[in-house]
Amino acid sequence: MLADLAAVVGCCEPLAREPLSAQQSTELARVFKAMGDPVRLRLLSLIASHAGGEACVCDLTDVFDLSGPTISHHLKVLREAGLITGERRGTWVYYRVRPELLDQLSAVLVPAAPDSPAAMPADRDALPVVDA
Amino acid sequence: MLADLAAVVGCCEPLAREPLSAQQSTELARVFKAMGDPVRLRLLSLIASHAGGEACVCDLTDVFDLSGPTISHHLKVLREAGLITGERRGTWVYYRVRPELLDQLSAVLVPAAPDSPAAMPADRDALPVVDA
DNA sequence: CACCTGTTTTGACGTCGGTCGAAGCAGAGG
DNA sequence: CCTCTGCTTCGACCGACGTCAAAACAGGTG
Repeated sequence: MLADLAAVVGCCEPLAREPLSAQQSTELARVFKAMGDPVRLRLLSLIASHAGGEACVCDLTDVFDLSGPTISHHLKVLREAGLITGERRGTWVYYRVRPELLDQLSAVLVPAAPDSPAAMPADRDALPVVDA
Repeated sequence: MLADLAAVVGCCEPLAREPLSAQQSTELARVFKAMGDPVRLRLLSLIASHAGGEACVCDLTDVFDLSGPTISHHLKVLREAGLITGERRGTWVYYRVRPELLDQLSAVLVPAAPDSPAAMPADRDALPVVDA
């Protein structure tokens, strides 16, 4: 699931460029929620920064004071969010990040482009704009 | 709280560059968790992309089929995560994003730098590296 | 096959979090 | 001062989530 974030989010339209649709925000929030846990975020960075671009579960478990099943659970959440992929080779399972997804997320978060509405000077003297 | 993410995270060290410390991941996860909800993510983009760079709560409430208190709650979460700031002017409260924070988050997510450990070619023939 | 290690799944438990209605607070305007 | 509107806080409800122990599964090795 969430194999291609770009297909849903429309690839790389910055948050500050135009409002996200309900569906876009739902898909994006799923990914951010996966990163919204200290353990998972650290797992992600451990995997991403590990030599060779991949890390064995056995390497990851020792870093935390958590049970094996708990680590496995967090890895599953990251996997289902599309942030990492796991591959079994013999006895061990190796995880690696999906750089495209990180790249897309990074692009979405980039602040207002020069010609975005938010970059226009606010008309402080005018009454607040209300659509109704 | 979380007035300056850079002070805690060390500013802009990409996730894939080196592993996050427990404290860094805790602080970062707090921000990502705030973005890990569809409503909040949409609120954030509504505010960020709104003309003048700010939006009144009254503008935001109408977009969702949610009660006022619920919207207010989500805005509070975003505010306490340091993602937005609120200012009362007369009857209305205006929110605007903190672009620095978005910028820092975007920088943290940028994938592996060319000379990061993860970018080194994996030695597929070698036995898995285990610290112990 | 039996057994051992590494990893995932299952089931349960306690806490956290999104939601609402009701009540409270802040300004504007009679 | 009273009241009306915009927004926030409070209290409660219920589903979602992080955690663990136990059990199941996968591969290697005798």
